[in-house]
Amino acid sequence: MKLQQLKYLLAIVDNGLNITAAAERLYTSQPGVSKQLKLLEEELGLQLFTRKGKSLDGVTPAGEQVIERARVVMQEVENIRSLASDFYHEEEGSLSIATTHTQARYVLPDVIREFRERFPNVSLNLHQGTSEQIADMVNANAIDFAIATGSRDLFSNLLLVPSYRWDRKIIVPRDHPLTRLDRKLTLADLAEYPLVTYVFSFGGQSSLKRAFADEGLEPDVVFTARDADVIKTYVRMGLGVGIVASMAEDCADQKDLAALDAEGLFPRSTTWIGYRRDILLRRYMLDFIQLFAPHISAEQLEKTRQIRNQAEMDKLFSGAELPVRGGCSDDINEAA
Amino acid sequence: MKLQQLKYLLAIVDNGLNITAAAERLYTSQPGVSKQLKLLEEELGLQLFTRKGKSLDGVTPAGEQVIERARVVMQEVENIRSLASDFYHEEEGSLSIATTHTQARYVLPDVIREFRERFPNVSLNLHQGTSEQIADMVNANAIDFAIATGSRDLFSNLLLVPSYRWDRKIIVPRDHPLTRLDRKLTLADLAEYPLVTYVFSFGGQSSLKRAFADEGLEPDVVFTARDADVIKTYVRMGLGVGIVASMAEDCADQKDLAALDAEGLFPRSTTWIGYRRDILLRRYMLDFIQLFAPHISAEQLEKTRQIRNQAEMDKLFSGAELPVRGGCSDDINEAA
DNA sequence: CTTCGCGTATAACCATGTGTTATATAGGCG
DNA sequence: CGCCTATATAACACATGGTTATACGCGAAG
Repeated sequence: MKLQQLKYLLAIVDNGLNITAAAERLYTSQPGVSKQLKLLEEELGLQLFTRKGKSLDGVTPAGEQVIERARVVMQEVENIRSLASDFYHEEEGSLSIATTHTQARYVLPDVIREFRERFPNVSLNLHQGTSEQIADMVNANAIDFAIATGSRDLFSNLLLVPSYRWDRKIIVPRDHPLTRLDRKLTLADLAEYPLVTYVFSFGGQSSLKRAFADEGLEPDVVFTARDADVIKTYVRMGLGVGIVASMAEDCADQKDLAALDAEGLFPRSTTWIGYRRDILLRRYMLDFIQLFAPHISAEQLEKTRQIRNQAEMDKLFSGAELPVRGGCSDDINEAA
Repeated sequence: MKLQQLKYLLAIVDNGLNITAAAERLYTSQPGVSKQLKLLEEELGLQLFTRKGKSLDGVTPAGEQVIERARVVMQEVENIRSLASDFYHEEEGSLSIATTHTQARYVLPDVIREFRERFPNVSLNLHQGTSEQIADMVNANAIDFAIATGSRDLFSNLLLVPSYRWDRKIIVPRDHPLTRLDRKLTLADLAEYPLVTYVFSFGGQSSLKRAFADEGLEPDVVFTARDADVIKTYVRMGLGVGIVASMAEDCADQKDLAALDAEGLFPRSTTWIGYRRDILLRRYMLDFIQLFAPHISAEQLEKTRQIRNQAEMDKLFSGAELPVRGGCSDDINEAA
């Protein structure tokens, strides 16, 4: 058995059981791949694939098992290479991150600016997508880090590091009646106006809708968008009252919009950063995590490296109170 | 990177950093091993070992990490081979078991007889030793199954399948005064006589001594042995009253010895069968477990295969009441 | 049924790599 | 300083993996 053979095997599987396609992807010839697959099957003494004529048609039960373990092998080999680079070229490598709009637009810019300063030779890849798309990228092992909010079950195969918590903010035009309210805002107040908010996707189905329902209110959601920028645009147009993540409050908005505190009206959300449990965290990856979640102590960070399941992770951070991230006024930059 | 190189690396480590010895163990030449190690170090771009002149002197921190992961790789490769055999030669292979005297002498014979009948082509290796020796063999990856009682902490890196529970039996000469007792035996009764029992090793320090102490009694232990046969010998000689595991009661003993029930006098012990969490359980291994612990259902057995940590294991068997194994009268064979 | 196209297996050949033997070399030790 | 042990180096033999060219099997289309 050779690592090459396992690599070829996985390439075949990942290319729809098409040996020719796998060979192309591997920058080698089709007969070479065919030959190695044959040798592997001969050595193991079993068929890994079912055939239809000469073409591969499916994976045998035995094949499933072998493939599963071959992935572990290749991952560990990758980890060996990775840690070797980490010892020799501590500041070089690549980091792929998949995240949602809110993170990419409002939270990550500062983190990434600092990260790039500290690690100019780490090539960064940032992918924006929905929770589902992020989950897909994770499962395809195409990214190193996923950053998202809620929906833990969608990412059950990741180790999640809780990073910060946040509330909602209510965005209205500066002259809106709600800005003249002389008491704390209530859900009932909001229910009086047409609302503009996120597509109900993350955090289970609409924790927002649930919050209204719990008080016997029926919100009038006139528009839903994927991101806060779109929401603000429609709020500016007077279409309704915007409900966005507190991080999305931008100081530059203050000239025509007002952001009202909605703390307590809706359940607090937790944003986490996650990674596959079988990858090796390189030095700069740990540093990225700490930049993203600065409340994590050096010891916690070091321990994180050894953790292999979510229960341990939760235990590690169970004591710590997560920071609550706001928007413009209590911006993390100003606090620092 | 080649599997061969990782194999050589581990062989070097496992042969005290002696390349020549590693080469001999691998049935190959010393220059070949040297060369591959060099190639591996060059590819990874780091020193895996510290050198004193030309000889290897120690492992670098980077080396430690690489070695650790190389072991995972080789184990998974072994598992692939193993499952391939399992599909093709379901009834062939080898099974190494390490266990204590009591198991080897009184419990395993029946199990092994049946196992050999069912799998005549599986070569069996049985090693007897103390808990510590068994733990060593486990850690050296020299055995497949460990069977022992208590001392879970000594085997924390194994997955333990609880198998059965047992009480103690009191062994006395047939004409001993205790045989004429017309009530249930008490610890106070035992404390009246000199005692012969096991070396206090397993199950924490002397659950036996503790049981007496809890009732304010001081037992007079005149002799301790490693196994029940020795104990019986001294009981026959009239040296004292024997306390042994209930499994050690042998019907053949009845002509000159009497076995008195000690249920309730001492805490019940649990015997388990354990294996490293990273090995692949072959079909015949599962069957062995079931022969040893027949109360395990087929579904439980199948689930066992997927389990990777002790918490899951304990959960799987939390509902089931373990059988209590006796000696001669309620022998498992007669019950069956 | 025939033909075409796609994909895989086989064959012959070549380049690279791995292991072998022989030998040089470095350190430890008395 | 010389012997012993262990590793590195060199030169060579041969096994292995990859390449190109080509044959073959199946399904789709006519």
